Amino acid sequence: MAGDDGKRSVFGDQAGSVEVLWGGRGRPSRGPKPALSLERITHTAMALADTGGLGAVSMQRVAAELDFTKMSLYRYVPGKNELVALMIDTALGEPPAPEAPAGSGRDGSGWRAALRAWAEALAAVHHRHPWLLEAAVGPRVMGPHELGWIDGALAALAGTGLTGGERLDAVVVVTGHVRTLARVAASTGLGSTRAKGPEEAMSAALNELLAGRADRFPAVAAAVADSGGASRDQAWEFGLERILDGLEAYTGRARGGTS
Amino acid sequence: MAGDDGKRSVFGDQAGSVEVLWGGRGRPSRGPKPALSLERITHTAMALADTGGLGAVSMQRVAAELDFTKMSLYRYVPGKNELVALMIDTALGEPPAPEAPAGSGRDGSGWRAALRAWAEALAAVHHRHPWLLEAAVGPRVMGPHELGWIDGALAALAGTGLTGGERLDAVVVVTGHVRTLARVAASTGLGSTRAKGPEEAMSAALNELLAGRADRFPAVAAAVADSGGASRDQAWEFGLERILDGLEAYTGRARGGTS
DNA sequence: GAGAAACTGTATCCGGTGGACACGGTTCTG
DNA sequence: CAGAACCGTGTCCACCGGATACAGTTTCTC
Repeated sequence: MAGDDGKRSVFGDQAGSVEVLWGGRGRPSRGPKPALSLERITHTAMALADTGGLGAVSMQRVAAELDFTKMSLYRYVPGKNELVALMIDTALGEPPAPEAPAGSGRDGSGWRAALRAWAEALAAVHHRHPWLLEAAVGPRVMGPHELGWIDGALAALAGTGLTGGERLDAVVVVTGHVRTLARVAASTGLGSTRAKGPEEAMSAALNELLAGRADRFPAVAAAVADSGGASRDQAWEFGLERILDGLEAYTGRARGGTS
Repeated sequence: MAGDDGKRSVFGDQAGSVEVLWGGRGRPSRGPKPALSLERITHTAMALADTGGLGAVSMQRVAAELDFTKMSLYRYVPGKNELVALMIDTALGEPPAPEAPAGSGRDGSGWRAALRAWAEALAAVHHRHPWLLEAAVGPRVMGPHELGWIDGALAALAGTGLTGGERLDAVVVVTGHVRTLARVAASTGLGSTRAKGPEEAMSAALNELLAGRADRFPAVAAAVADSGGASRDQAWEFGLERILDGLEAYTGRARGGTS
């Protein structure tokens, strides 16, 4: 079914995305065989985005890369939004298999390692496809792969005593941290500092901004001075550890404080 | 070359943004008086973005709103990137005054309330200007107001035993959470569910996606079922509390473990 | 088999975007 | 008063996403 025939869906404008992401696309058997495929188009677009950012992805360029006309793509994809949605879900790929919880008996102590591994895998995906950040702004629908990732994170939290809503909220926080650090890493692509590490470049930018203005931003100046110059790539670890600490404290509190 | 005369800066392409954000714009005294101003242009663009999103901001529309030609704007702003940078910094506005730390003696227990108030103020700004999310993707430079906000958050953390780098990292985490929740709130603008609360709409979308597919995503299905339907607007509070808990645990650990 | 129906890829056209450039009018400085 | 500096504008361009109409190909039905 084409989706919105009669049954009004929650997804108003995004019906095309739902169709293309979740719909089983059965090829009709009347006309000539299609010379392209959703997969080819999506992968070509992803390759363009990987090298030149999401701005390098236009219907014209994707079509040119495939030696086709721009309009021919619209036989496969309803519009650019839908193509981007496909790119996102394809880039995410299959979620990592939940690691065998070695020491996760009944106490559920394995969730922390599992969630950390999950977050690192997601961060790796974002590192491989930096355009995921720009692509995933604004209203959009989740694809099967994305929902699979969410499922993986929630499964890791199954052993904890958290309620369903709390598990969802926890996943939101961790996902947010992954995206935040991806954003920090992407924000350091400034001019000449392109090749350095993310946090080093950021501190360089801060230093240049603070030059002669340290009195206006004393706390920033103090923090930068105290950080000893290059604070390596610590933000990812620090933030993730703090979040996991907070979750662990909460689970322990909920478990032990029920009396 | 305009701008980088000799002294190469860390900000390669973004020299125009640095100039327009930080440069004291002294008006030359040779030609006729300018009929427009940076402020007028920026505020007009912000009004457009507030009502129609960042996509509604184009040079033509801004100029039309001011009854001017598109190209006249380029006398004030080097390009659209710079205009957006101005919009961001103007939208942020003056950072909130650090609240008087009532009970913050030497132990530095007031930082938690201060940081929480700071985060809520930042979230309020994002709520007022949802386009801040889309606007702040990709490489960009911080404006004075933005740096002021960072300074405020770092000042709140001054009492803790955290090192400078750790303070910076903590601010990154909290800022990321603010942005994450703003993103969740913005992602719920889907079709017919526009008027409902953010988390409610998201669970509606999840339910529609899970229809008949609960076996493929068991953990998601379980969490949604357990969340009792409408889990209100809990993600913000839950995540923020977990992050603050994690920070508090860390400071306590660092303070108590120094002996 | 013949024709109709469905499908594919393409050519053309449109409104909109950010921006380069040259130009005439205005204003201040020497 | 002359020239330089500056302002606003008109014109032009490449590119963007997308609608529409059309010719060629395949397959189903009579």
